[in-house]
Amino acid sequence: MTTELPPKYAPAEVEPHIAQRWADARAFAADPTSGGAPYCIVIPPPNVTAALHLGHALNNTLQDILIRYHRMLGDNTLWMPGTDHAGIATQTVVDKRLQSEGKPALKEHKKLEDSGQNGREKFIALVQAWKDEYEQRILGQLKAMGCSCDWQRTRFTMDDTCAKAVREAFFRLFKDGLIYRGKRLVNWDPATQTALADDEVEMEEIDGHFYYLKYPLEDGSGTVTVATTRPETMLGDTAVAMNPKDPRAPGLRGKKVRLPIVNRVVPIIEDEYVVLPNPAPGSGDEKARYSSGFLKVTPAHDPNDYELGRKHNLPTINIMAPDGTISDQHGWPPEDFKGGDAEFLLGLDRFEARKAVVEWFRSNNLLEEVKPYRHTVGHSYRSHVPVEPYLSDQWYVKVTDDRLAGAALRALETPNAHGLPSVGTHAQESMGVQYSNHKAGDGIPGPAAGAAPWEGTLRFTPERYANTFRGWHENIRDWCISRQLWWGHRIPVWKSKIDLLTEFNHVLKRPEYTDTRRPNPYLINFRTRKIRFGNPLPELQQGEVIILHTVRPLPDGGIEHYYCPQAGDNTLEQFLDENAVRDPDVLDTWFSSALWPISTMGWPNETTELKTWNPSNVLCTAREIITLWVSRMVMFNLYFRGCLPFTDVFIHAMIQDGEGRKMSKSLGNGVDPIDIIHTHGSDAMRYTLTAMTTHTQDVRMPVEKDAATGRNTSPRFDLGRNFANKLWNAVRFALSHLTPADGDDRRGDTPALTSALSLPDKWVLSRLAHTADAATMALNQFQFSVYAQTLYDFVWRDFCDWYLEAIKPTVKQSPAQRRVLAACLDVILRLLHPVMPFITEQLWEALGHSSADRSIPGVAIPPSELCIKAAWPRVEVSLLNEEAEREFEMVQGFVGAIREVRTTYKVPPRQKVEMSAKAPPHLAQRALPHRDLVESLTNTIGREIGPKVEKPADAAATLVGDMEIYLHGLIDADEERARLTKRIADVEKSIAALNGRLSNKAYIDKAPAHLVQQTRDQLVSAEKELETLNGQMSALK
RNA sequence: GGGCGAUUAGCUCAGUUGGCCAGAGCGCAUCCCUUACAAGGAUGAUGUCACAGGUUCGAGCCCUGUAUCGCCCA
Repeated sequence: MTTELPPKYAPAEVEPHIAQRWADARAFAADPTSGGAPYCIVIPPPNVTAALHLGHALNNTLQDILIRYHRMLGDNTLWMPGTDHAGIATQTVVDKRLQSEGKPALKEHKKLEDSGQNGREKFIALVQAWKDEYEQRILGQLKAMGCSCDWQRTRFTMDDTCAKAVREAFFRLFKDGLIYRGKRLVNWDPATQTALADDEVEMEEIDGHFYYLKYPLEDGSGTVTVATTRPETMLGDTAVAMNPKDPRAPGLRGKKVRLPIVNRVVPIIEDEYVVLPNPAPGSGDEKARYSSGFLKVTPAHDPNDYELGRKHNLPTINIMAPDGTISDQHGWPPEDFKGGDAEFLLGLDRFEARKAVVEWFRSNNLLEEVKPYRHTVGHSYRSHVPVEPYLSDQWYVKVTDDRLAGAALRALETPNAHGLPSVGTHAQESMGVQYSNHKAGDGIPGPAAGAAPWEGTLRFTPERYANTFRGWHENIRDWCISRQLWWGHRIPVWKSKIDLLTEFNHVLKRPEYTDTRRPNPYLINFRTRKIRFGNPLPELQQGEVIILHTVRPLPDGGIEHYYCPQAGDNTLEQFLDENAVRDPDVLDTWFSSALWPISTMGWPNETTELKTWNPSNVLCTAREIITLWVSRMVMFNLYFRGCLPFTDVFIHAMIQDGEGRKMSKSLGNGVDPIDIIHTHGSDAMRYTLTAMTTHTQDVRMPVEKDAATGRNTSPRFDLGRNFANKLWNAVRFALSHLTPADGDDRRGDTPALTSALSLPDKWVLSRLAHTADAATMALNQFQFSVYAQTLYDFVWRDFCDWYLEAIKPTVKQSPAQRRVLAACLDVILRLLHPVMPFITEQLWEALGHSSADRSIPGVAIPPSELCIKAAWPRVEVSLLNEEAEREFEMVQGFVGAIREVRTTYKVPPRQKVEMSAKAPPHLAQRALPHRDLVESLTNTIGREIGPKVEKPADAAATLVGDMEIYLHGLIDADEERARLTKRIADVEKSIAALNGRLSNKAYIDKAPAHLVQQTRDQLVSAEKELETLNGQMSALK
């Protein structure tokens, strides 16, 4: 049968066909009840904010490699897909889009909402539409990449299943006293008008100023000068602080200052916190250099001042509106600045107000100085405007509790507990035959006695990222989880100024709540529980539903009641909606992300999926996500299910452009994986990304515009494309030779190994055994580039360059060789499948037509209809053949030397050259059997070989070990002399170096004996070579 | 300020407990459209392993310091 493969691999034609085959075979579907060791990866759900870029391509390629590998190992494998709603990011993007299109945006919808016209619902619908569009696009990208997720299970962090988990998690944390409401200074984003978590704030250096403002003492006895970078906040000052050790302190003790502009009289307080001034330029402490010794204290607008304020019982005066403008409507009563002239500042943006305040001080001669000052300021990671410390009521998760952060720390393996590499360390285990022992996850030591089983079992690769994780939890602060957004999970708490508790049962019995279309379980079993944080609840009875109730005293002396119902009956929520006010805020996106490994599998129901795949095996992500996500998944999974979400975390590199910059839209240097798939093919992209994945932290990807399409691409992907094409052609060639010669029945080919096999066969099988083992080990240790490189070297260098070339003259006549060839191809396709799924599947199909069962002794490769379902190959240790490798390397040495001479003498490739060789008898005897091989690989005709062969006068000579090879009819004395001179210089240099080493007594005494011996051997052979070369040289004269 | 990483060929990067006269791919040079592959083959050139000290018989690798770049955390 003739091959139908075209001479160039055309991914665009192959990929859709293969994708369809996989879909038809339901090859990605996971069934928790099927056998095998569970293996699971949950996808880091991409944000629906935007399409995927190369970073995602890398992230998902690595996951797919692991998943496909484990599927081939026979594990019960699930890759759980889905997307993330990305609250603030998506809301912001949609808002901006609407604004740029001139359509009613967030602001307009807020007005609608305020006027009772469902602005919130309408806006959410617009975001939903965006989500639907991008979700499709993202899933399409993943599918084009060949990601073998179980698509039927695709989840979204805001779908019903995930929402149920969020409600239950919130309820339980609330019940257990791990969620509380607090008035705190939060990181406020005035642009998006929401609170941000600590790790959503990015520190950026900016050029600012230190302003020195003079505050008059109330008694008229002078002024004190405060230094500040944010003068506009002085409107909210409630004290001036100085260090008690300051020499000026005694004279000022007990005095007050009259605050300019607002005319407020505030005390001078003393606190060690205030930095004493030290204006010396050499002063190491930058703060001391800029300090005036007096600190304005603004508790409502600075975290440190807030703490000072609490300590000294100072009032807190908020002078800003949520949009960052100066306002008297948010806790700054107008009567406070009666008598001053602060009105002109009202409504000004904080930066306008800054200028205005400074100008006011200047014109009133109260501005002492302005110094330029470069400092870091927190910026919103979404809107990129400076974050404002802002006093507001927020919900917090008490992650500082030992049950959360403490547990996360205990989950981390301690490096001292076991310093051993995790897998495959034993030499005797390291050959492929024991491949199934090499799974990632093995080798994790058990917990210490008395500890929970998960303690010390969380592992990071590369290990250094465990420090990031540890450091984060050691310094963690409570997690602000409320966001003043619309797009997200609405916080399931209703509040009321009056106590509804006694009314619940009564009210619920009213007909409008009982007369529903279905029986209302609450009528019978409804109960409310007034809880105190942290008090355990009694066991629930069947059908019983609980509303948690907690109270909080208000500043005005009243009490606020909070009700948190267990999810989620409409009747109950309807009741609350009508009798209380639901918190308008939504939860931080990461709250739902934190539940992802369990919410996607149906938690809080104890599903078969959860029992099978939680904990999952590997989380694959980038380092910036460790605090935002990894930490929270670990805490929540431990808290809610008493086990880890995953046992391994693999942190891969970030992809930068050629200049080391992050890929971003604003720089226009981003690359869409789909563009790469168009220009190079999916497998080429995957292969290249994999080959780049070492344990380093960044990789650079020079970006170029594709001339034809104008899209961004990168020449780096040529690597993968070329490799795919090479593989394609290797199989194409092999297929044409696997067809038996006339009358040769392939079915009878059952080679008795070793005896029937030629040297190239034994050699290639030995190399194959090495390769299968090395590739397997690499995958087990997340050494992705090693995996890619190992296969590249074997396929291209060993298999194509040498084996295929070597067997060309013989394969048609040798059934045994054809079996070896077919087995090699089979194993290669299996080994490459995880990284290059499309092309291997296509070639698998082609190969399947010409030879079905390709097993040979030592190579266990049971037939499979599809490559994706084929078993991971087992190549036995017994195929390792050191002798064959030695012999073949000798042949390679001969071939290389002969080719070099041919090139040097510019012999046309097609010209056959006669050759003879002088060699000691044992070597001649060793070389003789491989004569045909050398001839065919060098286009030569061998004549005599033996100890007494003389160099013909017209022959060029070359030396390989103890063999002198003569290529007849090439002589050119000048060329030869030049060549010999150069070679002699090289050898003399190396003799000098070796002699130097050996004449060093310390080396002889201290270096390992075998190395010393090796050096001696090298010296002997170098000297022998020099002798020969000199002989050749003098023969020329 | 604290922590982590990087610095090796023109470019992008390997180099796993020190044994290396330092490797790969791309690029470069010469030759070859030889019936698998020109997205290919053969051959070749190319490095003060950032810098300065130190440990060692031996350092790209270990130690100390310096410089530059990047990231994370304050």
